[in-house]
Amino acid sequence: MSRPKPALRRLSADALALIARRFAVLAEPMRLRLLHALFPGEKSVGELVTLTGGTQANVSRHLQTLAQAQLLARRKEGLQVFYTISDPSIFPLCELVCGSLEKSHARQRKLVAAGG
Amino acid sequence: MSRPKPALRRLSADALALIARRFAVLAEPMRLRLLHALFPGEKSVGELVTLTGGTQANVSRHLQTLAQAQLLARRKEGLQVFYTISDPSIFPLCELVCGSLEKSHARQRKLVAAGG
DNA sequence: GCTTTATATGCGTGTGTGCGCATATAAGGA
DNA sequence: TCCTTATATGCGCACACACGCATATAAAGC
Repeated sequence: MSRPKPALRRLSADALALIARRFAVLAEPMRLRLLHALFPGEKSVGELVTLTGGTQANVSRHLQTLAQAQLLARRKEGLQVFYTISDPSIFPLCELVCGSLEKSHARQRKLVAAGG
Repeated sequence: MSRPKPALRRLSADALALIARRFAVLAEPMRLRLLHALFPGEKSVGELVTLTGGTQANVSRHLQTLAQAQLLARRKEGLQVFYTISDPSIFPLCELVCGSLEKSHARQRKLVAAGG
């Protein structure tokens, strides 16, 4: 039996500001590309530079931002640093947003197809 | 190359940019306050101004941003405009982020308590 | 028509932040 | 020690955007 009311949290303005900051971390395309590249598993900075096509400096900075937000974990091994997704909530989060966007886009395509 | 985890989406850079934009919409404290105020149900702009304590102009602008992102629906009735959450994925999205943040903060509190 | 009420928008400013460039730090090899 | 490789960081610029203020639009009442 599913819940009749999905237990709405009461959130303070401060809590909402924290949530906003978390969303802001996810609001950059390059950071999402890095997270997406890390979906299959741990990668070094160099690998991520190759996979995303970004500059080394930029990739490094974004990785730091993601790690600071507790989304990534850092592991040093010799000359290389390996990053891995440390917050599994990223996966369902992406699923939710993707599903929602697919619906929105289906609506938009309908309007466009209708000549609106 | 077998894929043991077929649940992961393969996303283009364009798709990731769209997802980033969606997160950016959610990355503003005032917009989250508006969404939170709308959790119980439909409200007019004036009510939202009172509830959030923002200026009328600012609230109106943010509501427009949220509506443009397909997160809110608009209904006009006489002099008033009523907004309501039109994308139910907001609720589990908030749950995920809140849960994740609670874990992060528990970790941080631990470190602080340990004198780190 | 004019006035009042509810909502939306144009403009200017300040701030945050992403990016490129160059350079710094760290680790390993000769 | 010096050099190479892998990663991180300081600096400067440019762009996006949130906010406040004033004003514009829209609807209802007189």
